[in-house]
Amino acid sequence: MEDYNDTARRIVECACEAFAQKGYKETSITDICSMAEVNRAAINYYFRSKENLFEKSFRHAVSLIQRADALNDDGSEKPATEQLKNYIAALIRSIFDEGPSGWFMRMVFHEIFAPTLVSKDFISDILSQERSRLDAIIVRLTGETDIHKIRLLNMSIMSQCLFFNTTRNIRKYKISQKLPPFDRPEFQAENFLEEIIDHVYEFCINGLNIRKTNMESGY
Amino acid sequence: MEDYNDTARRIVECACEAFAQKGYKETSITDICSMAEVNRAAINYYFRSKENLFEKSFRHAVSLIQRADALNDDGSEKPATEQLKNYIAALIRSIFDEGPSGWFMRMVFHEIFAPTLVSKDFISDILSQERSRLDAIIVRLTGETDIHKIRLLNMSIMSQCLFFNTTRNIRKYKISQKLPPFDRPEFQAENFLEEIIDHVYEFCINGLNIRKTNMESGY
DNA sequence: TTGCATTTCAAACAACCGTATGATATAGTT
DNA sequence: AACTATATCATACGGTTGTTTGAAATGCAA
Repeated sequence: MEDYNDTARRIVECACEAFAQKGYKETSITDICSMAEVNRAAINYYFRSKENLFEKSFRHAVSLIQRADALNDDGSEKPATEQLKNYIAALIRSIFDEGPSGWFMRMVFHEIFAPTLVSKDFISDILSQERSRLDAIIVRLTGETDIHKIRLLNMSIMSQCLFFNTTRNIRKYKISQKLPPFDRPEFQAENFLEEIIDHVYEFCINGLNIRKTNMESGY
Repeated sequence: MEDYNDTARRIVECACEAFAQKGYKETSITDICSMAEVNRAAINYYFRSKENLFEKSFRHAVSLIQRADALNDDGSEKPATEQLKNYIAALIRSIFDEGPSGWFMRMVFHEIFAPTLVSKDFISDILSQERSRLDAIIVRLTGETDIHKIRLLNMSIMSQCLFFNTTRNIRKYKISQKLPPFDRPEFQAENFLEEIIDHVYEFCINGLNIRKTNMESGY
């Protein structure tokens, strides 16, 4: 990104915004160029093709992720419960992040739901790395050894966080005023993210704990 | 559907399959027609437009849902725990249903993720009705009265079920061999659906129960 | 200023989209 | 057999897609 000139940089940033919002196929060169206020041919000049621009945008989006800090172990081993809370908080916040640092997350979901298979390996690595991080926390919390069960627990936690991505358009386009949980004034409040995070955390702790009890009692 | 001739019926069925798989925009008239082995003009002859065909297909998909039986109260008030188990089981099974009775579920998700806004009210009604059903079970289970909390709990349960739709393409295109929970032989087994259902049910019961305890202790 | 490399731009390309047309084939009735 | 309504078909339309081209504009060094 550093070796791009102003035009190329503007293209990549507009492309990120568009790809994050609409995905690869639904985003047209014309869209991006009118956003960036450049000629359509500029994309072929600076990037060879739309596909290549997509890959470059993807990599740019990765470089903007700010969650790494919150998720990385900082050496000091915090309690596992705190680690889980931090993990959930960071993941949910990144999903609600509509700015540049949220581009990557949204692009990944488009790739998962309508794969271009352009960055298959790329995404695969990121996701499995993400999963391992949560796996480690689960193991610390439950002492579970069966990798099969660990992954089921992982899925239960992850799914609750990622759900807010699935329902983004329901909020955005107001598809239904009746759907949970964004049709009440409480969720317009400033601390609605904290409320959500607290709830998911509690629900997961409970879900994990009794499993642990079951395990101890020979389940 | 009954008043359609063979050609029109074939078109609708192929359209359902395609729309369920790729969504509205990504599905082309040409795709559908080559599938149904009819001329492209046939769609304009039997249905006025692609949009109209989409709506007709949507309604056809609704008529094929088989989950209604499993989800509907059959008069006899079963234990709330059993109701929850049945609800989770029916929802997850319908998501894994790749046949005609799963068309609707998959079309709905495409609409949610990339709304055409064609059937906005239609979907809205279906979804909110679906939510109410789970809400009722939650209330029976927890005695919770705060509708705000009920919807958070609803979300935690629903998200775990719907997650399997989000990850469909990861399984399908094998985007990652490393992602949970389908990279191990256990999940290729015949009873893997039962395993998943049992797990989600247990996780949810635990998540709900302790909330209940908290409430009783004045939380 | 002259000369050259870089950057921008309008215009056009072939391929695809959803749609429309009018001729042809088919089926059923008189 | 002749007529008519229905159904199917190849073909073409206007619009949009990603991409390409070649000329115009710009920046910069000599």
